Amino acid sequence: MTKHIKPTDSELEILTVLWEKGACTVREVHEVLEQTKEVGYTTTLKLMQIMHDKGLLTRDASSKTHVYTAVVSQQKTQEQLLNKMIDTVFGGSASQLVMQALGNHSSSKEELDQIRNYLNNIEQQNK
Amino acid sequence: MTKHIKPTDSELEILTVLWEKGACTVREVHEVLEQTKEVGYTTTLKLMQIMHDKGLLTRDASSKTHVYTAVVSQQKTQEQLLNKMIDTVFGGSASQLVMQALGNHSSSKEELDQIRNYLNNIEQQNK
DNA sequence: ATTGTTCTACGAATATCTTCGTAAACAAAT
DNA sequence: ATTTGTTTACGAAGATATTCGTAGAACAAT
Repeated sequence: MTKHIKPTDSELEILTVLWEKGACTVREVHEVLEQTKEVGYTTTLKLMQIMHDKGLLTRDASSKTHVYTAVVSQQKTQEQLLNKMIDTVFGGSASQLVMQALGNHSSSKEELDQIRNYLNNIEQQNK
Repeated sequence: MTKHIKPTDSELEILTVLWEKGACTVREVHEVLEQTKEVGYTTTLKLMQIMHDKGLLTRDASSKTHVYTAVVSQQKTQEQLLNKMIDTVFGGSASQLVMQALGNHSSSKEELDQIRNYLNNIEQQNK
């Protein structure tokens, strides 16, 4: 049984900041969020406290101003959410999702080459 | 401004049935859902009524037993949800998502070939 | 010491999602 | 006509998510 990560949209925004910047105070996270949307400081605080209760974040409370860190890695979270989307939205077909992603998001030649290399590697390993 | 589709998990289950089977009664949808999870009939009914209110479904109410149809296409919904995930979870990088998807979901050789062809097509067009 | 600032904790209001019980409408069977 | 079964409509309860006000603790500056 794999651990079941299911951050909400708001939680994901906070996690993204923490993945990007590493350990942060509520204030630091809040200032990043403020750039995107209008939100009160205590709202951010409350969310991060809840995420701490849920086990999504740890915190260092040794000083008055607590410092929060993401428990779940970006990698792991991407994996979870992606697999879930493949199952629920793309009927279990990863390639369907891949082609949809490539089709919409007109990627650069570099990106396409990168993916091709990746494909080759996978097929090498499968032999 | 693009239309903002955001079905919940339960709604997505229902949409999936309707995409698969086409127009359905509540009973028909419910019987499919029952195979997967335990849920009361009126729950499915209520959900589909709400989806109708939201504009996710249309219904033919000419006979007593209403017949529901998905308004949003599977294609469009996949596109929306995927783009959102690319933005929020993968920092806007589609190729990042693609490689993650290929890495986890160990795909068959056929799938990989299919993707490679798709890559080639895209690059042809870009020339 | 007093004042002002920053932080946490707490609680509560609001919104949304999910679930289902109950009642009424309708139809089919007896 | 009465019963039985299916369907819709309505409402309400419970769960979760989101928002923020207020109070008190901690700290810094005066």
